[in-house]
Amino acid sequence: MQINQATDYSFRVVLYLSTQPRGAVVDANTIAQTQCIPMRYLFKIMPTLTRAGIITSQRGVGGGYILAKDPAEISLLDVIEAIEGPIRLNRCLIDEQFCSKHGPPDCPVHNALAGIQRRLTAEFDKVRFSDLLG
Amino acid sequence: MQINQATDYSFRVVLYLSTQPRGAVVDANTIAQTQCIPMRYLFKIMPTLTRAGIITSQRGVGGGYILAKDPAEISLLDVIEAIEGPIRLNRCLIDEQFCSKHGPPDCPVHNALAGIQRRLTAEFDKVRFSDLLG
DNA sequence: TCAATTGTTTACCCTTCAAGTATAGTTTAA
DNA sequence: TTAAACTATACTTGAAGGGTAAACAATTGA
Repeated sequence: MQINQATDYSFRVVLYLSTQPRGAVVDANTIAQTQCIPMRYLFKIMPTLTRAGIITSQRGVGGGYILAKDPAEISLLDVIEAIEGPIRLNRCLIDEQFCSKHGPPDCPVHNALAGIQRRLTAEFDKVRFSDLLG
Repeated sequence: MQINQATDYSFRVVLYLSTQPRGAVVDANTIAQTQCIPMRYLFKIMPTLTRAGIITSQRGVGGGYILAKDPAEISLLDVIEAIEGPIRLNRCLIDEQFCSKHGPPDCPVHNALAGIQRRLTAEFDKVRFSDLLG
């Protein structure tokens, strides 16, 4: 019931890039230093954020990372799902074979959790990185 | 970001006991059989539910478990917290030493997560086992 | 073209924790 | 006292989280 460390680091990365001028290229070392993230660990999560379309990367001399969209178009949910995959409160909400009653409409717990999960997901999607600046 | 197996089992146990007449004593074997929970595993989680005041136990011949309160007074949150402890979306919400900005009011991510966590907790508390019957 | 810079990929290690199992012990009714 | 039934503690196994390492690919500029 907790977001993991990689996601937390990613929040910081995206928030930091959001404070930069639009289109600015920031190298990994600068990000790692300012956000207190282990350099090697950063290298593990950045490609994931890149594949998710949240940032773009540029290799070679003078390369680094660039925020791919406007901060108003990136939500906490985008980052969470990029790193951890879809939010699932219970494994019966991933695969109904895990549900003791084999899914709705028979399992009341399943139904209640599904509703809460829907609202939680919406909450995470409501928060945009532009909201977190200043 | 997921409730664990023990909590899921506990939901089933409490829901099952909620279907019984008030004050009924149900032995561990019956619970394990009907709810498809490994007997040994059940013995691990039941004392936790007992200590939390959700059920009471009776030892000896003819003993078993009894729901300690009315199903309308037991929420999903009660069970989650009994098994997993308080809901914390991020470890910076447990101990501020983990927060990159050393806690509110300076860390915007911290504040956003705290709000979402508050609402999530309220959602889990809103669902009572009496709502899940029928 | 070559070398330095910078991101990419893949693989590995270690610790922690979830999930389940095992065993011995305590209480209680009959 | 005996058998039923819960309790306490500890062990095992496998997966996942967190972090590290090294070889590789792309780009720039001298």
